[in-house]
Amino acid sequence: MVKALTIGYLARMAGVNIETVRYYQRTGLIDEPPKPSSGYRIYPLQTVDRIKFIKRAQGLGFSLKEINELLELGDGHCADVRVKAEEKRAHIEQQIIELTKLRNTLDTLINSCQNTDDSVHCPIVETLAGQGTEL
Amino acid sequence: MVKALTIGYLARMAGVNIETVRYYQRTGLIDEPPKPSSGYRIYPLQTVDRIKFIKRAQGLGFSLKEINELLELGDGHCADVRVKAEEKRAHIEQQIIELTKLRNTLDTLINSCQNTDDSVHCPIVETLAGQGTEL
DNA sequence: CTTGACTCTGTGCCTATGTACAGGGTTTAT
DNA sequence: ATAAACCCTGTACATAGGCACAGAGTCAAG
Repeated sequence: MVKALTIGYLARMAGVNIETVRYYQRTGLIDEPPKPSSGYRIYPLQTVDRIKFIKRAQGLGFSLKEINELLELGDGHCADVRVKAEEKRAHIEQQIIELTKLRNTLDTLINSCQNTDDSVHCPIVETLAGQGTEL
Repeated sequence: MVKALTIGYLARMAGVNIETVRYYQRTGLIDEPPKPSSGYRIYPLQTVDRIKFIKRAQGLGFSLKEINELLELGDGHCADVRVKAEEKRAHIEQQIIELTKLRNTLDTLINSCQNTDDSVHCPIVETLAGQGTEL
């Protein structure tokens, strides 16, 4: 007999904790199948993919709220979907720009730290501690 | 008469909420001066700089926990501080790489969406809903 | 000396992301 | 048929990083 996809199998297939599945249900990220009058809930196989998608997007730095928006893109017409995707793209672009700035600042600090013999006065600490607004 | 640096002035000078100062005290990020038998606590001027340091480091993506470590290292060796900064840099670099991948994926989706007449079968929706691991 | 602004301690609340039970009911393997 | 393994609902706790507020004490300007 083929195993029914109960919450435990679902969680294992998706690589998450059961409680995570329940949490996603509570927050509306995934649907909770109706409960049979007696017995356990059975999940459609797509739910596995949906959870995997959520996890991948999370790994990319999206919050669950943002992921919910991404998932809701599926409800509208193609043009609307595209607009949302473009908004998301602009947001990501901005994140990249800010992180790049941050990385460059850190590079400067790290370099100044490497170019000193003085182990007592660390340039990183002094830059951060200083009055300047340069960061 | 010179104003004594009470918590309110401290907070204003450092540009943070009073409750933030109290929180930093609770978590040990800054020292809480002894309370006079009667009256208000008076803070040393250095505390202003310490809070500003914390805020700048936070802006660089350090957590308060990491900042605490940085502050404890501040008296120690430059090399240790540099290691922390390099770790943070590597992490940010990784984030940039992943976001860039995501941006490129979104670009592909947006393009495929523009090149279709079919408003019912949106390529973005189908990719997001799909079984693939390509995202 | 009164009044308003400030501080003190303590506690509760908030968002985001979950994890961890407790005390039941159900299913399945032996 | 019984025990292990699993599911159900509901609630509580955890972390980070604070904000809000109550009720009481204190300081300082007019």
